[in-house]
Amino acid sequence: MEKYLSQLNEAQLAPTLQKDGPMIVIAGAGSGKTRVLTYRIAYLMSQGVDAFNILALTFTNKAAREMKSRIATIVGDSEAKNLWMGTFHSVFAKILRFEADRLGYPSNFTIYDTQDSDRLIASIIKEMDLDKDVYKYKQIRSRISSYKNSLITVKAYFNNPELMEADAMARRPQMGNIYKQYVDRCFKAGAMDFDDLLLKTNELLTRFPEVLAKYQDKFRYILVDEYQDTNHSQYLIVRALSDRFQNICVVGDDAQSIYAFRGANINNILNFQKDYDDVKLFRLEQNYRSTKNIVNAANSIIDKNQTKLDKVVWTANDEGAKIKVNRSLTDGDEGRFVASTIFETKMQEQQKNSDFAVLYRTNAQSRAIEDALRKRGIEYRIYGGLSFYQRKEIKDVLSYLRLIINPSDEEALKRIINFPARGIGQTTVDRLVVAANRYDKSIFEVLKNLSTIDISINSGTRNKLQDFVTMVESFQVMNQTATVFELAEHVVKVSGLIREFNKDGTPEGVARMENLEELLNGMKDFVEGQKELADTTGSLAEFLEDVALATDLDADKGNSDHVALMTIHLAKGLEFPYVFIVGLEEDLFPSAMSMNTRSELEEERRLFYVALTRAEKQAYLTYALSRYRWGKLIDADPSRFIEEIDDEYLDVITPIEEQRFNPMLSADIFGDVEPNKIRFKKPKQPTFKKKGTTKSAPEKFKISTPKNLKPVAKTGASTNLFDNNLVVGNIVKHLRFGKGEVLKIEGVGSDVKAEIKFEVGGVKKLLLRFAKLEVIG
DNA sequence: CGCACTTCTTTTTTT
DNA sequence: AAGAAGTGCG
Repeated sequence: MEKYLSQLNEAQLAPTLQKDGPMIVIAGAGSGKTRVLTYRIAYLMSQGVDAFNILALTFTNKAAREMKSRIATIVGDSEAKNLWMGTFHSVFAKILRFEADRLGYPSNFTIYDTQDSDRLIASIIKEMDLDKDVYKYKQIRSRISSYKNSLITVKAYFNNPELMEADAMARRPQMGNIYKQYVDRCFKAGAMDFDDLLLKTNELLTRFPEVLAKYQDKFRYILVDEYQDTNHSQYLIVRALSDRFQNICVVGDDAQSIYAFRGANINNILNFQKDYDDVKLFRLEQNYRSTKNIVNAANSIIDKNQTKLDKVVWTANDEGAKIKVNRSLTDGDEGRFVASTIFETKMQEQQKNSDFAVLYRTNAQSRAIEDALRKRGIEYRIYGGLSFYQRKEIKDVLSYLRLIINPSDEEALKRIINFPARGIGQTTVDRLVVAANRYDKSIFEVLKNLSTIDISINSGTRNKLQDFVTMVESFQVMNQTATVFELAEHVVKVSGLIREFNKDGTPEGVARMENLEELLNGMKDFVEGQKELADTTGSLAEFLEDVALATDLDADKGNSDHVALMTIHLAKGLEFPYVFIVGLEEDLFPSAMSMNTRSELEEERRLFYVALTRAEKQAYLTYALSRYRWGKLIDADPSRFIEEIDDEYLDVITPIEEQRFNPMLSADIFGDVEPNKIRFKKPKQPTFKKKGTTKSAPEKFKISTPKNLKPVAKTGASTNLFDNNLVVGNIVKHLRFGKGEVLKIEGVGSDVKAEIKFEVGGVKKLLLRFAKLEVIG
C-alpha cells in the first residue's frame, strides 16, 4: 500500500487517508481525483474495512470497471470483486430487483428506455383524445422526468396546487392525468423507467425502515464521484444510506456541473457542508493534465461565472502552445481542417489516432467531421449518438427477449406483435389496448384469454394472435434451459426477424444484418463471461439490464487506434493530448435553447470549460461561417466563448481567403468538367423549389456559371472528393464559386438526387432540387 | 390490413 | 437530413 500512496502528492494524500466521517473533495479538472478515489478505497480495505461494506457510485459503468480493476491490482482480485461499484442506476436496479416484491413489482421488471417512455406517453395522449400539438410527448416526458427526479409522485402532484396551476397555465390541464396514466401503465407492464430506478429506491428506503437499516448497515462507507451532477432523487438516496455511519465521501467539481437538464442540482455540492456535521473539506487544485496555457485559458473562462466555489486551479506543467483558433467557410471545411490537421500532426509529431479527440455540442455535428476523416483515411469512432442498443433492429430482437421474461411489457409487445408482419394491424392492437385497460390486465393476458374477453376481432385475426402467443410461450419454455445466446439465435430464426432483415439487399439492410450478428456475438461473450464470474447468474434478465443501462462509453471494446468523436457531455472525465472543439458558434454553442437565463448560460460555459480542460497538449477551437442545420445552409456568428478567453492564450490561424483558395482543397481534387456542361433531366417527381415555393420542374434545366461570378475551381467526378456531401457511385460533382457561392450536385447512377444551393452576395438564397441529372459534352 | 408514398416535425446535452 | 405520422389505394 505504501508504495502506491507514495505516488500521491500532499493534497491528494490527505483525503485518501481520511478514513471516517463525512468529507468532500473539491477536485479541479485534471487534479487526479480518480486516483484519490481509487487509492482511498484500497486504503480503506487495508485498514480492515470489508469490501462488502463499501459502495462507490460513479458516473459511468466504465469508470467503475476501470477503478475496480485498478483496485484489484492493489488489494487482489478476490477482494476487489466484493466491492459494490457502478452508476446509481445500475447499483439500485440490482437492489430493486432483489426487493421488487415489496413494491409490487416482479423481480424481472423491464427497464423502459426513453423511446419506450415516449411511445407509451404518445399512445396515452392518443387514447385520451388530446391534441398532440398541445401535448407534445417529448415535453410531457421531460415534465414527468423532472417530477420524478424531484420526488413528486402522482399523489404529491395532485396535492400541489402550484404545480397543477403551472401546468394549467401552460395549457396542459390534463398533465396530471397523463402522469397518473403513465405511472399506472408502467406499473402494470412491470416496467420502470430510468427515473423510477431512483424514485423507487427512495420509496423502498422510506417505506421500509428495515430495508433502509439493512443497506445502511451494509454500506458503511459510501463514495460518490461527480457529485456535482447528482439530482435530488440521488441526493436523498445518498443521504438516507449514509445517515447511520456518516462515512460519506463525495468528490466533484462545481465548475464541471453540466447535467442540469436531467435534474442535476449544483446545490448538492455547494451545500454539502451544511448537510452533515463536521465535514472535512479537501481541495485538489494542482492540475497534472494540461499545459499552463490551457489551464489559464480555462480559468479565464470559468471566471465569468457568478455561481461557483472558490478554487484556483494551477499547474506546474510547461507553458505549452497557444490554443489555436480556426475559422472555416462551412461545416464541411471545418471537417477538412480537422482532418488535415490531424493528418499532419500525426506525421510531424508521430502521434496515434487515439491521441486526438473531436468534441462537439450536438451529435448531429459528427457527420461533417466523420466524412472528412473518412476521406483522409483516418480511423475514427463515434461515441454516443444513437447507441447500438437503440437501433431499430437491435431493439426488435431485445423486445422479443423482454417479452419472454416479462410478458406484461406493453411496449415490447406492441413493438413486435406485428413485426415481422403477421397480419395483425393497428386496429387490432388498439382494440387490445382498450380491452387490456378495461379488464385491468396486461395485453398478453388478454391475448391468452381472448375467448373470455368481449372484443371485436374476427376469427382470422384471432388465429394469428393465437399463433403469436404460442410462439412467445415456446420461447419462454426454451428460456428455462437454454443460454441467452442459444435462445436469441432461436428467436431471430423462428420469429422471422432474420428473414425480414435479409430481405432487402440494400446497404442499410446489410448493415442491419451485421448489427444483428454483433448482438449475437455480444450475447455469446456474455454467456462465456458469466461462467467465470460467480456473483452473476448469466440470466436473460441480467443481460437485458446490462443492455438497458449500458452507456456507449462502456462498450469501448477492442484496442483499435482511432480518433474519438463525441459530445462534450460524454467527454467528461476523459483526456486527450490533442482536442478539437468544433462548432463554436452562437446558437450552437452556446445552444440557442440555453441562452434565456443566466444559469443556463453559465452551464453552457461550464460545458465549454469541461471541453477545454480535456486537452493535455494542444487545443483547437473551430467555427464555421455557415453550416447546414435543419437541412439548410445558415449563417453563423463566432461563439462568445472564444472572445471570453484572454487573447494572450490564443493563436488565430488560417485567414479565410487563404483557406478558400487553398489548392489542396480545391483545384487538385476537382476534375475539369465545365459547369455549363451539366444538364438536368426530368425528375421522377418533379419539384422545383425556389425560395420556399414549389412548382413543376422544367423538362430540361441547364445551368451555367452566373455571369458576375468566376469559378475558383472547376468540377469533376471522383470518388475521392474532399467534400462532406461526397457520394458514392459515378456522378459526383462539386462546383465552387467565388464569394461564398456554393453549388453542389450529388447522386448515384441514374437515380441522382441533385441539390444545388448557392448564395449570391451573401443575401439571396436559391435552392433547386432535382431527381436526375446527366453530364453532357 | 398492408404497402407505398407524401407531408410534417424536429435537434441540445443522457442514465 | 431523417424519422414519424398521415393518406390513399389495392
